[in-house]
Amino acid sequence: MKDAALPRLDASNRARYEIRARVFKALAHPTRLFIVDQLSGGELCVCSINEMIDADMSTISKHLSVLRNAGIVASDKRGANVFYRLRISPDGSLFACMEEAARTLAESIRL
Amino acid sequence: MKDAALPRLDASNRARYEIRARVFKALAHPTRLFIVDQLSGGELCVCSINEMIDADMSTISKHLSVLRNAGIVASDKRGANVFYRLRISPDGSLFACMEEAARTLAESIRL
DNA sequence: ACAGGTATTGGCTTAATGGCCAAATGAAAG
DNA sequence: CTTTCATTTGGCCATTAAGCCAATACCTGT
Repeated sequence: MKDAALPRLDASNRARYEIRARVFKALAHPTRLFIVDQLSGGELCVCSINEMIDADMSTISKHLSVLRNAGIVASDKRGANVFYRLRISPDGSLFACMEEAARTLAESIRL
Repeated sequence: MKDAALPRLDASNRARYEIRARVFKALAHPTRLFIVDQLSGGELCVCSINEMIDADMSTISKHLSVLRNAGIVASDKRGANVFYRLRISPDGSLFACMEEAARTLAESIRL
């Protein structure tokens, strides 16, 4: 055998990485991380989220739609209001780990 | 007490979320996720990484610099080559969890 | 000092993102 | 059924990101 057949980023695995990247991308914004953080305490109505953040409601709505498209939150309309909740268990290891990861990395930057 | 003093995304905690967001942003690209994945097997020279990915070396160099600025990888030059490695333990819970998180979320999208 | 290969940086173009405003949708109350 | 309140969508502009090419920097051996 001549060479060790290096792993390659080609068509066969590119799709896999693109899907993962989409999740990270959805979380790659301070406002969206804040929203996710608040939702970890339980579902919230858009109007409540709106009160927490100093931005146009349309902006917030778009952030929520990014999170929804990434599969991170789900929404359901009850009466005139729309409520959002995490689709992943905030107490489970999943999200805690991502937060932990982000926090640890953030600390390590300050060298 | 009139209102429950909703948590707010203001100057006092915005910086915290911005730093976290930077980490997620650095991972929010398929090529960079691939690189991180390869580095989890041990350090690699830029030239090796370059062989794995069909893109200009300057492009890869910029991806590496994004990862470095986010504190995810570190580089050191030995001889004519530059070697990159993860600054976080790939076997530890940290990165495994982030990968696990991304994978689980990715699966949950396919409903 | 020069020639070789290796890696980073600057410049440029194109595409994607974030934000606000204004218009549209949808439920519910009058 | 019209008004109103809550949310989403479309349009537009400014900012940032990705990619390639060319140019520069950095080693190493001659």
